[in-house]
Amino acid sequence: MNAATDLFALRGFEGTRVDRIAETAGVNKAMISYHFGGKNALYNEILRETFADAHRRFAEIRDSDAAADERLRAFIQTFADLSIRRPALPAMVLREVMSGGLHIEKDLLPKLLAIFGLVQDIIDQGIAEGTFSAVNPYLTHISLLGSLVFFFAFTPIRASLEEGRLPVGVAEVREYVRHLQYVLGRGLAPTLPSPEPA
Amino acid sequence: MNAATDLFALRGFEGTRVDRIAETAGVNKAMISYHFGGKNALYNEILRETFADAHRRFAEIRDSDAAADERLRAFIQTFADLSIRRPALPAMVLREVMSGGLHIEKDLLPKLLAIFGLVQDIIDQGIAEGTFSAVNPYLTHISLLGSLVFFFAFTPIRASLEEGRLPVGVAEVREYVRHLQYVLGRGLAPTLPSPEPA
DNA sequence: TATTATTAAATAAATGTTTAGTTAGCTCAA
DNA sequence: TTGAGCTAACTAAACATTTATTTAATAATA
Repeated sequence: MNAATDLFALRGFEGTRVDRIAETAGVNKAMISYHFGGKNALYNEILRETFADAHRRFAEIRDSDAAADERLRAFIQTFADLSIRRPALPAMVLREVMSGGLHIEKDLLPKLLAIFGLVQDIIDQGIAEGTFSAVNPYLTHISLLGSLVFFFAFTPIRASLEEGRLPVGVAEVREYVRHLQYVLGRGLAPTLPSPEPA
Repeated sequence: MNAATDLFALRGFEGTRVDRIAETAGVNKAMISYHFGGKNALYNEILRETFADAHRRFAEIRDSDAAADERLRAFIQTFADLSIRRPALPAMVLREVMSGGLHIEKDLLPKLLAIFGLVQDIIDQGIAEGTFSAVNPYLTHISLLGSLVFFFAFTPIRASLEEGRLPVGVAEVREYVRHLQYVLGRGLAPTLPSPEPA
């Protein structure tokens, strides 16, 4: 599963050959059909395991009673934590989103969308509380997710292009989390005169 | 080329069958080898044409002598304009970036990176001018590009999942451009006390 | 007529899965 | 303790598809 995750993230579902997964993992390729039930089942098994982990962590944020800005900061931090633990995840999710959930089994799609909906809920809450200016929740959510996903999908590539592959670079992630929290915190802060130009 | 662009964007290079491209375009599949020289050549021909267009538009921003915040706004607007003209482009570029330029011909990669470097240059300029607070240029560039690319890669999918596929929705793009310019403009604005928490 | 465009069929290479056979480890009766 | 019987894990080869490209023949065009 580790080998497959890296390859799926880097080259996509169709771009990843079962032979290569087996070779990378150091097993016979028939074992993939034997143990998982095939390439597709392996792919979904990876997503399933990952989503379960993510769902648990994000549920804590959803259920907390913190203020919106605090929850937004927690969301960014949690997303980063999850991505450090599974560096290939953002790329896999991103590819899946881009293809409209082409390879994903039906029961997994709602879980993905639930995670995606969390940001919008937080923004809604923030606007209601007066913590955030009256930005568009959907657009804000797209911006933040895009930034996060792109960072984690791109950084491993950059690292591998430059030198020996270090996973993601914990220090760099920490800096990025702080950066996002900083820029977004200021960008969303409410203003007295007029929220967002009509 | 139009048919191929849409399919490549949605399903990736390996996930797109030549038969399907031909079928979508309403031509015999042998024509793709005959006219372009094969699937790979077609893929790169699309990128080449697109990059030429993008390169021209971004060069104008690079060569202008406007202030950094104005150039940043222009970058966002130009990226959006290009994406409206070729809605499938962001997804294609994103996939290419994620795979580390797997299918892209060598001479095209520098052009892509040049476009990507523009944002960093603008941030550098803004910090030097005092227009922006002392954020990390690379991280800012990743954030902005991620937001933009994700929006344009995701919105067509969302539209097609919801109802009859409208290309991207010009009004929604306009709103998103304004949103990004607003949030980023405030997020990057300089502060007197301390720029970014050390 | 000569060049270009198009097509259907053929081709060769690849790819995911299945199959038949082997190995290793375990259980339990003798 | 031993060894036959059983099961799960594993392997190499075979298999049936799929896929991009080429070919040979035909049509269109200039």
